[in-house]
Amino acid sequence: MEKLFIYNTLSRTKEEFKAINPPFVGMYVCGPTVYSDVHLGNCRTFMSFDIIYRYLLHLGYKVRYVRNITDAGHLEGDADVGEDKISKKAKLAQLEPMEIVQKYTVGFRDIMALFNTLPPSIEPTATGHIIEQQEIAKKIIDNGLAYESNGTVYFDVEKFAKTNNYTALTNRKLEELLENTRDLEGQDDKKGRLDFALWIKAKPEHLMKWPSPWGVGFPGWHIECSAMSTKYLGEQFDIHGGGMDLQATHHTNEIAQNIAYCGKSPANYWLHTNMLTVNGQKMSKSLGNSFLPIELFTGQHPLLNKGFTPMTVRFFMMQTHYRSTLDFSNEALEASEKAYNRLMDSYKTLQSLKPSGTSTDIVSKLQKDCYEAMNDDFNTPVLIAHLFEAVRIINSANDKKMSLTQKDIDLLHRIYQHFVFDVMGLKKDEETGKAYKALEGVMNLVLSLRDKAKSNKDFTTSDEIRNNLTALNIQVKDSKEGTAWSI
RNA sequence: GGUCCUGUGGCCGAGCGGCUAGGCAGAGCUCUGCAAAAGCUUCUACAGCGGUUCGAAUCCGCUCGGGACCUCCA
Repeated sequence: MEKLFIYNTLSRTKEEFKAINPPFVGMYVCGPTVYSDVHLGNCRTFMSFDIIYRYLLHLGYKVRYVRNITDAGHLEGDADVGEDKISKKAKLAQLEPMEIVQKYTVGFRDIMALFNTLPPSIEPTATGHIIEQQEIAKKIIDNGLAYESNGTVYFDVEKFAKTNNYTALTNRKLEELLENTRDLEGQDDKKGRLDFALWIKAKPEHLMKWPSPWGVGFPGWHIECSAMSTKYLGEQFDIHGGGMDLQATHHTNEIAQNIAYCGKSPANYWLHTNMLTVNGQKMSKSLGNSFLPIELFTGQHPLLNKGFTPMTVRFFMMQTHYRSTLDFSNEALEASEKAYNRLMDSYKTLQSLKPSGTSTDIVSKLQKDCYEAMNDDFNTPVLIAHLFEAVRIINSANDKKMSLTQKDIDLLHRIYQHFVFDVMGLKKDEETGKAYKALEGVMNLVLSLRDKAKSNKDFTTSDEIRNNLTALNIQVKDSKEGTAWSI
């Protein structure tokens, strides 16, 4: 197996990937907080990790992929004093909090399925692991790194930092963090300005609360990931991922909790995906520039010229490396749509390719290039560049400008299967279902009538048919082998 | 304000010391009843100014843009 290199936020370099216990790989990714519809930025992160998951599977690893659903403990507004996001939404909608959770969890899964992302091996919820979270909090108190204050349990960051590197993920100086932290209202119970809550005392009106050794309350946000990753992947596992916006606070605190709990930093490789931007600004709910995936599919959004299929969007995202920001625009999406269609049309052409001539090593070189791209920190843009080399080869062979042996053709099939379908998770958008079968039959009928007109040199009729089809967004393509069409 | 990242051709985006990805758009040619598709060719860029080096888009410094985090977000 070729060496796989992964950019590790901990070292800020690309490192060779070595699993703790091969062929098994444990991967934890911070999932969504299910208090509203997922937006496209969320989807980008999960699609990036889907590629990583798929590629590890393709390489033969047995991956346990854990991605949590945050259904409690994630607060609104300033740290540790705001209202629980889900509770708030439940009150506004006059629903049970778990109705909110259910609605948006199902919606999230539906959207991710449309994007053809594989479901994780385990999708645990915070509310399903209250006991585990309490146990971790207790142990951290026992270890002297957390304290209870008026029903809330805080992590003692400054004490922890005396013997541990609290800022390993961000490379910041603790003193600077201390200087720059704002004074917040209602946090008088804290000893240190950087301390964060493991367990939070519930106000009487709070909807989601549980008994605990410190009174009725609910878990802090960061501790759920410590609890669930430890439970399902062990105290130390291979990969931990999430969006870059989680790096400084959520992941930093998560590492601190794990070390305070069991003396071990949880993951060897920390991966962070970059943000999706719109007109150069981060796509975020609070800025009001976020699209819902469904708006993107239908084109029903003021910033969108038209709709795009889920696979076009997926391909569009794969054209940018996961650690770069991806700026959203109609023009870029339209370009991706054409490119994606070309890639898929070429696959169709491949099905009818006839072998001839002698073999060259050009196809096996191409396969090697594809692996090299993916082994270099999952570089999908470079992979796609190589795949367009395959497109060129297939089309040249189809035009009889190049010859391919059966072996070459088989290898091209495998390259498509492995990289386009298995690893990138692309698939044909349509060509399934009754409606498409019917359309196919109608098209064959229409085109045979047009062929008849053409062979009678009745170009008025043949052009009329073609022009009308073009108006319906159906493109007619004549060639020596016959007439093809595409939408 | 502090910390960090970033600035590539008309547009999107890789590359990150020498071998000048890729896609979209544009131009020309081949094919074709015409067109489309496809193929080939073409357009050859690295914010600015200095420095290091035989050699810099790639390293260093400064200047000017853009962004992220520090405060809920993937």
